[in-house]
Amino acid sequence: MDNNEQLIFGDVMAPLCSVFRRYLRSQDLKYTSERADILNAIIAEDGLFEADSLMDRMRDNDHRVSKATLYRTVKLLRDSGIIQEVTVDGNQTHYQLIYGRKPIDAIVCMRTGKRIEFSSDEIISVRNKICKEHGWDPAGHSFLIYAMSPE
Amino acid sequence: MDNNEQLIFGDVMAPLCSVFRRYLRSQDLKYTSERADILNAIIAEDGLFEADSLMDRMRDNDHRVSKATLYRTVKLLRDSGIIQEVTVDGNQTHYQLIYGRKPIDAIVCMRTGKRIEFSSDEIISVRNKICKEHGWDPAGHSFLIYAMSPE
DNA sequence: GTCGGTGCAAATGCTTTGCATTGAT
DNA sequence: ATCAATGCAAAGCATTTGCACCGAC
Repeated sequence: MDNNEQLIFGDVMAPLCSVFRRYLRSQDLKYTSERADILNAIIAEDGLFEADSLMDRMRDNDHRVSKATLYRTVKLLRDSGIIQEVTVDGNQTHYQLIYGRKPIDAIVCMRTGKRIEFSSDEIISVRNKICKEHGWDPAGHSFLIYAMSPE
Repeated sequence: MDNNEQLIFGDVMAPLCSVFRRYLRSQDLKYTSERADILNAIIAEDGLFEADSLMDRMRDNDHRVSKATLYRTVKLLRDSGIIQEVTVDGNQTHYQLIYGRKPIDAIVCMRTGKRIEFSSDEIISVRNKICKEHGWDPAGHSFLIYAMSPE
């Protein structure tokens, strides 16, 4: 484990792990080593990830899990509000860590697929205002701008 | 064809059709009756649609096309900037007409899947501002808020 | 007449599921 | 001890592709 990973684990792992365990307990589900490994791997990815690249990374780090378990766990993490599914393209589902993080928004070129990522406080405040108007509790969002890049 | 459909066709069909034909010509592609039928059907859906429900509707109206043609045409319409793919859930891809329309944004409940749709001028102006900062030309967007409904 | 378009059926690839075994509480 | 979790392989399902025939330009 390198320094960077140490830092990440020290800062982020413990609280996220608690959130996840609390959620699992509330649903009468169990906290297993596979579920812990998957959450660790997601934190180590630090941003957007896809199911298959996450599984590759886990295999490389000798924390092999089955596709079945990975997909099942990703759903639990989604239901517990720790990660969210985001649209990136029409292919596989992409996920991102949202709990306690700024959402990653992006402009995507409709022709070339080029992406520029950003995070906007203005969008977050509009989001919170709209949720408040409806009495819902915001957990995260996905904001994707479709545009044409200048080339 | 009922009154409502008449109105839609008079208002929207002609300009969209021109945009599509111009795009096809620019790519040395052909304007066929299948492609025209698909564009008509999308306009008649008036909002969000999925590939299979669109195909069902077309079958019911005696404008049957193959899945292959439908998917191929949807891609052309996407590339021409007439429709866009939007995230609704992890299942099939959803599309919406964007050319000359306000985008449909939504709050989605992470637990129940319940949706509240809205359209926000504030989001559109933030979108345009961010694109301008990067020198890109905005065509549409997808804004989805993940939240918990009060129940 | 020339290419691109179409429908069909088969293929693809991400995701889910059934089932026997393993493991957390 | 119990009941959920896991891995595997098989199934599902939206989307894509190969190919022979058809049709717009």
